[in-house]
Amino acid sequence: MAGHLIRRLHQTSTHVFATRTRDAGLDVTPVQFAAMDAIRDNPGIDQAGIAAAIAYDRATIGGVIDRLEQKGWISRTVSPRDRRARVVTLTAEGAAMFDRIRPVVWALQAEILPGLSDEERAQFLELALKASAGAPQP
Amino acid sequence: MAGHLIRRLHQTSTHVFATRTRDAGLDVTPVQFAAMDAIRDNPGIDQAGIAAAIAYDRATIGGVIDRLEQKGWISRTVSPRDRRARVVTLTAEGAAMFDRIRPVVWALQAEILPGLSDEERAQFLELALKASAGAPQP
DNA sequence: AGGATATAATATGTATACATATTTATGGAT
DNA sequence: ATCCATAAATATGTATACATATTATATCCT
Repeated sequence: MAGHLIRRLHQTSTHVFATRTRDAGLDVTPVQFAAMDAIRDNPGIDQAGIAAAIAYDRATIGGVIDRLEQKGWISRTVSPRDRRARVVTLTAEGAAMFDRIRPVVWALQAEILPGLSDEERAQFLELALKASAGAPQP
Repeated sequence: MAGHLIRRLHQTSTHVFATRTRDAGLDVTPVQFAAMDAIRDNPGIDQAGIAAAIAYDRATIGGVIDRLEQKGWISRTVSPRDRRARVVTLTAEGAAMFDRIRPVVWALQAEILPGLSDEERAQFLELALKASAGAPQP
């Protein structure tokens, strides 16, 4: 069953992420990392932009940004272009934290697909990319 | 990034499941379906057994079983072998509902991996199975 | 200008998902 | 027989995840 297998992979993925980041003394979740990555790569991005960039709904991103703000890693300001929107930027502390987190996340990638050879992993990722590219936006 | 791709696939998977089951007039989640499947296939199973069968932690399964019980699809009885354990069985209504849900879930499998040919999908599932087989239990 | 429409956040409610602690009960060791 | 480590549920708290509704603002149309 495709759905069940994918859920298992997702479970392994989040578990590896949680374990490795915790072991490194970091307190961050996969979504928080993805959001910080999007914020870093897109100066002036707002919450809706982050949601679109990492394929989340805005309601969930609101909570994620709340928690990142509580940790002091990002700051929110009203957009000068659109007073409805909140421009999100990494604080200095957030940027430094991201630089600490990134290599850890990079290193754990191979562990996410255990039991696959390098070649199989590359093949899997290619197929996964193709499949997710064909997916409709929720 | 493997984790991100897998999350996207999982997102598509749950979205397709939710859409197709709702369109069929059914009110069930992927986990609820997986739990019912495990209950049906394993007479006398308890909550811990269900959790092990579908790779969930017991705390989450407790909530899932609560909701299935509220819908009248399963019933819980204290195990005669072990008074700590709750034996879970499908009610007649639950069994009938499972028979309604199963073909819908079966039919949506192909939609979970859009953009892949039949051959690619088979290849993907083979790699996913191999990867999840090598995964540690959380 | 004023109204209809659309959009960004936020609020609310439901359902996972899991770590940790607690309660109750089991089974082995003394 | 009693102590003890273990195990099954349950309780609690945090963090997604998303549908739907609400509020504030923007934009389009006339």
